Amino acid sequence: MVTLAEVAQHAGVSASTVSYVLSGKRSISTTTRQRVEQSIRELGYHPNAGARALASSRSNIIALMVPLRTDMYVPVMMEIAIAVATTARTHGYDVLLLTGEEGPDAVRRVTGSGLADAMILMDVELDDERLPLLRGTDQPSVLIGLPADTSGLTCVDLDFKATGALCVEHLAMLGHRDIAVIGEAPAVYERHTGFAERTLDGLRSRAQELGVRLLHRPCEGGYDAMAVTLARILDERPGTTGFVVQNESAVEPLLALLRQQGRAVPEDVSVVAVCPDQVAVQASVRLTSVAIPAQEMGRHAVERLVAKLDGRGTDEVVLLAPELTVRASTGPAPSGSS
Amino acid sequence: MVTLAEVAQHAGVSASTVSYVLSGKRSISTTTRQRVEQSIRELGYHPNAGARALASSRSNIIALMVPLRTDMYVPVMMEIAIAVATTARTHGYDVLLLTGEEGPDAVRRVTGSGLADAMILMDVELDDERLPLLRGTDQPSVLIGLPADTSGLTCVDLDFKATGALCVEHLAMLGHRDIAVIGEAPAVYERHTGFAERTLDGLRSRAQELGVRLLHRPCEGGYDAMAVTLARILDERPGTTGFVVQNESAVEPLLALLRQQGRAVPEDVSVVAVCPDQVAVQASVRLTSVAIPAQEMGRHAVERLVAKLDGRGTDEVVLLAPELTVRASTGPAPSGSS
DNA sequence: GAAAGCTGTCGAAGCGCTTCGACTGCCTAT
DNA sequence: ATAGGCAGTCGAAGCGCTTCGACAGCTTTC
Repeated sequence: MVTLAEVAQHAGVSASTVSYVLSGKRSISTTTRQRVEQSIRELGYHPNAGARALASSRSNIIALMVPLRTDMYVPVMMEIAIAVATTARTHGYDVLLLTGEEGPDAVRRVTGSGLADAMILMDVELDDERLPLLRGTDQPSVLIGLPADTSGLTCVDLDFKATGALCVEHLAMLGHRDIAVIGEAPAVYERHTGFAERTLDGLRSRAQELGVRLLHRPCEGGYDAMAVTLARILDERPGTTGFVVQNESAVEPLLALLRQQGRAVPEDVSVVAVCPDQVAVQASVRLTSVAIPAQEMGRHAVERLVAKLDGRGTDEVVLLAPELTVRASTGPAPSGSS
Repeated sequence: MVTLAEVAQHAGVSASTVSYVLSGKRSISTTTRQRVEQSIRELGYHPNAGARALASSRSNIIALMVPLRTDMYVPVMMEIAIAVATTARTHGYDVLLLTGEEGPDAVRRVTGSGLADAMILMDVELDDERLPLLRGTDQPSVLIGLPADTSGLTCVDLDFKATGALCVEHLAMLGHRDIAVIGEAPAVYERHTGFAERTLDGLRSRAQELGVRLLHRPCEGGYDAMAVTLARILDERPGTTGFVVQNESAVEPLLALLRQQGRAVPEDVSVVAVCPDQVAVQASVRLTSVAIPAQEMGRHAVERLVAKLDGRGTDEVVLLAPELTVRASTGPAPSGSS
């Protein structure tokens, strides 16, 4: 393994000079720089990460804590993770992948050992037990998600409340007066991850403002659960003509069931989904949807984090504005309904 | 930040003693050990990762290279990644997440800098450009996937050839004589990732042995592509009663289309899928399937890697035996067919 | 023409840990 | 009784890098 000292010797300069060439923290004459760079290339030198971390107390690593559960919104997670890794690289950072399994201990371990310079936490619960630790350390962090108390924290998330409002607005504008919301699985609400509640909040308050009736039903994914839920909804509110679906794995079942019952989309019934664009496009009916901007969230999180690491940047909450894309699953409410 | 020296002082022993308590590489009296452990706890000591890496030339980090593309078999990737991270932790390793973006350079960077002790590569192509680098270094690595030349490499993968054979066997046993294979998107075959070809190989040779007719058509995911592909298949082979689907995102469209055409599953047509169990269970018809054992692959890869790092373990190819689970999508071929 | 300020380079002191050799007692074998 | 062995501990030498202060040789300034 080639060391700094070897490069220095090869280039006929001192070790510190090579170091300064690498870091650019002091000015180096062009000729010296070129000679050093030449030697680095010839010898195939790569600075030793451990030594660097020890000497500079910077590991150039960002820790990313992803939820352990692989049962939900997996593509979103994956996309965020990839976006984080890619963006981090452009800023000279690598990404350490942590699972939620260790819980708060992972935070302690990583901050304590200097393994990473900063952390990104996904799947943050409203009252997450990792938050006190984050507040108690000077290590920068960014949350993807929104806890109940955001003081002293930096958060990036989709504005789910606005998302809910947007869905209702769209349907209301088309004349729908009875809207059903297919929510996430009950477990999601119980975990208090927040985003589901916030969506609901947005849906409800906008519905009230617009004088639209709203029925909310949580729903596990899959056909059987969706069949039960749909039956219940249509039983309680036979005049329902608009659906908002938050649970990705309920989208396709819903469409299939509506088809089976002879309800045409969008002629008889309109469906708005909250899901990644890819899902919306690949569905059996191209779905009008509010996209979950996974990539953007990942990118944003890293950029905020890097800003903090560079001493710029402050604590703040960034809520990305939702965008609704009209596709083929929504249309005017059938006349005579409601 | 608490250091080893501070712990040593607090416990009234030398730094090396604390180190030996931590590593267990020399015997320590019970009383001393307990005193040291007590101090560690009281001070909340965490060994500095950089210093450790520098002194021991071991980072206790495993690099995981995942494909950049987020368009395909994402849940499988994610599950593997999580399994890798979880298993690695049980062996005292952390996981560094690399995207394929940097390509071979990432391998150079990581091995050169001592950032990681070992690597796991996913999405390996038949003639992957990273392979020469891996062969040329003494850093252990494991591939998830199977390149053309496996000499000097350790690989873990599902036995896709046997998977193909298994699918055909199952359908043939039920009396199906005309089988169509819905393959992966053409791009997958062009990238030569191997698994698609191997499946096809298994399908074809077993079909020939069993005297079954096979029609293979690649297919992009989604409804439109699937509709075109299905129409073509039924045009060319109207007597087709068995389907093998390799492309996850074609599964649901296929089922929907069959339903639309009044072909009942499994009475008129049988469908076998190659996909994670979760997908098979959540589909509109519970699918007979060969599972892609993502977790097991991730776990296996880490365990092989750790064995290598410990000096045990050798290069070898581990092909996991496929398992077919019969669910509700396959049944006897309709009499009078073919 | 001396003081002051640059620019470019070097030497040396760590960063916090692991690990090797050495040492001290104490136990066992002869 | 004495040599040898072993368990338990310590001191010191690095691991490869960053960074601080120093300094030599310039140029600029009044």
